[in-house]
Amino acid sequence: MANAIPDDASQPEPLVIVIDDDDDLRGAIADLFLSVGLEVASYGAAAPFLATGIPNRPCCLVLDVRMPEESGLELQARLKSESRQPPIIFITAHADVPMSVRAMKQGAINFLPKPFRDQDLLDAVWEALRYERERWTRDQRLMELRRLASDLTPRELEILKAVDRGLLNKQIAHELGIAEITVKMHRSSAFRKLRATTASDFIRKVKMLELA
Amino acid sequence: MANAIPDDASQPEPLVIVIDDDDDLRGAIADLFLSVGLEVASYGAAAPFLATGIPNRPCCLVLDVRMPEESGLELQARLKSESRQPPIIFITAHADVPMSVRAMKQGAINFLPKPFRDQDLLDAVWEALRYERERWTRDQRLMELRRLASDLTPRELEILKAVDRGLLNKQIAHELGIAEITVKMHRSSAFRKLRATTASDFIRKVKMLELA
DNA sequence: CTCGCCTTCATACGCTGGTATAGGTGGGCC
DNA sequence: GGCCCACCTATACCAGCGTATGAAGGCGAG
Repeated sequence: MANAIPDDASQPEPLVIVIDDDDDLRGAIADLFLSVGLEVASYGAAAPFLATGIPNRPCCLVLDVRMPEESGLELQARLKSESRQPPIIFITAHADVPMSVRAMKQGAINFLPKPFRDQDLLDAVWEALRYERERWTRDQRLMELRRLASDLTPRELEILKAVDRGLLNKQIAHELGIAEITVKMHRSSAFRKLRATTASDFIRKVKMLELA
Repeated sequence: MANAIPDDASQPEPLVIVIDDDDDLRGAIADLFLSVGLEVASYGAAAPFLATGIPNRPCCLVLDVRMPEESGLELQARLKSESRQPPIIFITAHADVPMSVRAMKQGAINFLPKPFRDQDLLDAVWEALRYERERWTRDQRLMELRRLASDLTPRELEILKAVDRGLLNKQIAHELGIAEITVKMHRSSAFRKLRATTASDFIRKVKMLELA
C-alpha cells in the first residue's frame, strides 16, 4: 500500500478528447468544456487521435458516431480490443435505437442524440470522469505491478502460479520436485520484487497479475 | 470449495419470464421459447409477477417497456433497488433513443424495438441466460454463506471484521482489549461455522460477506 | 435454580511461513 | 578462465496460526 503509486489526490488533471468531423460543433463543444475548466484535445477524425496515442492521464472521449473513415463505433471496438478503454460518450445527429444499444452494450457511458442540451453533455462527462478516475488509478497500479513483475525469474513465476492456487510451500515443493526451503527462497524473493508489505498484500498482488 | 452448493452442472433449468400486456404477442413469444425447449412463465402486468415472487432458479425477463400500471423501466428500477437483478430484455413498439439508453445504463441485456425477428429475441435470451447462469450460482453461494454466517455470535462477527481488515490476532486482541488466545478461539469458531477449508478460503469468505 | 450459551483466559504442542547464514551447481558472457 | 546469475540445498531460529485441555464468570430460558 505504501508504494510510489499516485493516489487519487495526485492524479493529473483529466482531459476531455473530442472527435467529430464537424469543425464548428467540435469547436463549440471544446469551448463548453473549457468554460467549466476542463482541458480539451480535439480531433477531426479517429486517425490523428490514434496517431498521437491515448494520453497517460485520466481522460474520456466525446465521439461522433458517424464520421468519414473510421466511425465512432469502430473506434470504440478497436480501443476495446486493445484493452485501452477510456469511457466514451457518443453524440450523433443520426441516432437510432439499434445503434445506441450497440454502443451501450459495448460499454459506452452515454449516447446523446443531437441536438442535446449543453448540460446533458456536461453531466455525461462528469459521470465519465468520475468513473475514469477509479479506472485510471487501478490501471496505473496494475501497470506498475506488471513492471515490477517483469523481472521475476521463470522459476519465481512458477512458484507464484502455485501460490495463486492456494498451495502450501510443502505442496509446491512436492509438485516441482524441489525442497521446501527452495520454494521459500523463491517465494520471498518474489515477495521482495513485488514490493509486497504483508502476506495478504502479497496474495492480493499475485492474484492481480492473473498468471496463466 | 467442497461444500453442498450446486455447481453449474446441477443448476435448475432456466425460466424465461415474459411480461407484456398484449395477450397475443405474449402468447406468440411464449410459444417461440417453448419451441426451442425453454420453460416460460408469462404475465400481463408487473403486479402478478411480483405477487408470485422471483423464482428460485436461473431466469431472465422479457419485458415490455410500455404497460399499464407499472412500466418496464419502473419494474427494472424496482428490482434493482431490491438487489434482485435477473437480466432483462426490453421489447417495445414505441422505442426512442433516450429510453433505450436509460434501460441499457441500468443494466439491461438488450433492447429490441418491435417488430423484431424471432432470432434476435432468441439470441438476446441466450446471452441473458449465459450471463444469468453465472450470476445465479454466485448468488446462491452468497446466500448459502450468509445463512452460515447468521449463527455467528456478535463477538465472532467483531473478530471477522478485524480479520477482514488484515489485522494479526495480536493486534485484534489489543484492539478489543482481550487476550490473543481468546481471539484465536473466536476465530477458529467462526472458521468452522463458515465451513472454511483453508486459511485463504476463510479470508475469501470473510471478504465475500462484506461486513460493515 | 439449573442448564446452556457466550465470553474470557492459561499452558502447551505442532505446523507453516519467513529470515539468516553458508554453501554447491551449471550456463552464458567478456 | 573468471564472473555473474539463476537455481538448488542445508541448518537453525523466530513468529504467527491453530488446536487440545482445562477452567472460570455472566446471563437468560425453561
